[in-house]
Amino acid sequence: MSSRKIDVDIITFNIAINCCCHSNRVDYAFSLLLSAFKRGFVPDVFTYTTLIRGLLSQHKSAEARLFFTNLIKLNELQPNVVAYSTMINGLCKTGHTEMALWLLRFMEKSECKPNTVTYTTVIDSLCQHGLVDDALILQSEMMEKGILPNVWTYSPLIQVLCKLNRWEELSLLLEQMIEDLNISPNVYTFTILVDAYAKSGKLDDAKQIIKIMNERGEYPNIVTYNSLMQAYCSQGQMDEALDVLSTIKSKKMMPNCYTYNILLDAYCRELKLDIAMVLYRNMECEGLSPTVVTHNILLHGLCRLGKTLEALAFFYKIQELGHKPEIVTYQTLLGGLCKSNYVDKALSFFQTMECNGLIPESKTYNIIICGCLWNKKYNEASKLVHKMVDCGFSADAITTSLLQQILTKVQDPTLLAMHQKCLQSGNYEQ
DNA sequence: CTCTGTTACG
Repeated sequence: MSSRKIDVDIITFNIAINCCCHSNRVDYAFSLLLSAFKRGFVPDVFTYTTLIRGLLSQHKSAEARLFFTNLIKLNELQPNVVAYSTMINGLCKTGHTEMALWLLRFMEKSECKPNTVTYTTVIDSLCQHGLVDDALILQSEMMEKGILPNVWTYSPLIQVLCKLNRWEELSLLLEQMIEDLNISPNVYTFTILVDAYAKSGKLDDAKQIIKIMNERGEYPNIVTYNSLMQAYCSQGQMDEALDVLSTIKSKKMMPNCYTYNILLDAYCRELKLDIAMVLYRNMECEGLSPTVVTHNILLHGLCRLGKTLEALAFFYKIQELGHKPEIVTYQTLLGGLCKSNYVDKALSFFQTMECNGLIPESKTYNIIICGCLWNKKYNEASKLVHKMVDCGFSADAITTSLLQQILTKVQDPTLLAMHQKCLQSGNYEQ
């Protein structure tokens, strides 16, 4: 555009910067910011908000925070509600809900009041972190301030109430949304309900929601159908699950990796690995590449059948095909190896995690320690606990009953101290 | 021109 002497302005730059950020090239975005400066344009609140979002989507949250605060200090940025909401969302997504809440409270006292989006963002984060009651309080607070919740605000609240089986409160909330505020549930809201019912074994309720969706023209999408499929699968109704797959195809929708992973996992749980493998090969024909989750499901399937060594061979085969294992992959195989009494293999396999750039989690240690104890390898178990401590894990990172078992055979002051600390913190049945 | 939500594995 510049070489053709077409006039550009800061908005042109903002659009291009936004483009770079959405293509995960914040570096290019910042180059464009420099060119804008060089050409005498003054970046505005849109420019900076976009760049902050770009940094956040690239997991550069510390940089985003610094950028945001410095711009304000230097008087380059007078944030509006969108700029604040963007920053608040970034804080939430990086686990800094406290800071997000602080910024929300700061806004409430300032000239720039939070809006529905701002509150929804924080409510969602509180729900995700299990702070449902705080989220519900925040939702009533916003209403008292005259900020009306919308269909987005209700989604996380509905989801978390379902997850906690707080069905009474769910129906009250749905009533408030639909009857009092006249907000119609949309595909997202309905899908959350289908999924919740699927996971709670309420197949009939899940089916009922699909019926309502079709009646109201909020047609189920691939995510909704995947959840419905999950509902059938968890009831062992595999023929009906396959009917859902046919429905998806008849509606000219494309099954995705989730669709196949749900089916594969269900067949693996029924120990029908042959069917799972047929579906696995079928994925490629549909233009779908299996993900690490697909492979984890199959590996777990092999382990369930006691075909642990085949699982190990499959692990190496998929690695040769260029698929990187994840922590779950290791945990699946470690669990399998331990259960098949290949604890020595498990121990050496455990050592290879770091070569793959994976840092064991507390759960990883608990699996292998459990395996050691199962095979009466108390000294190995004790060594692993020490390794955990060296890696900075605290006493509550290990299951108390495992510690107790080790202590019956190994005298170790460090372990004893940990055990007592666990008992005090009251997480015995963790 | 900038902000919020749904599904799979240990």
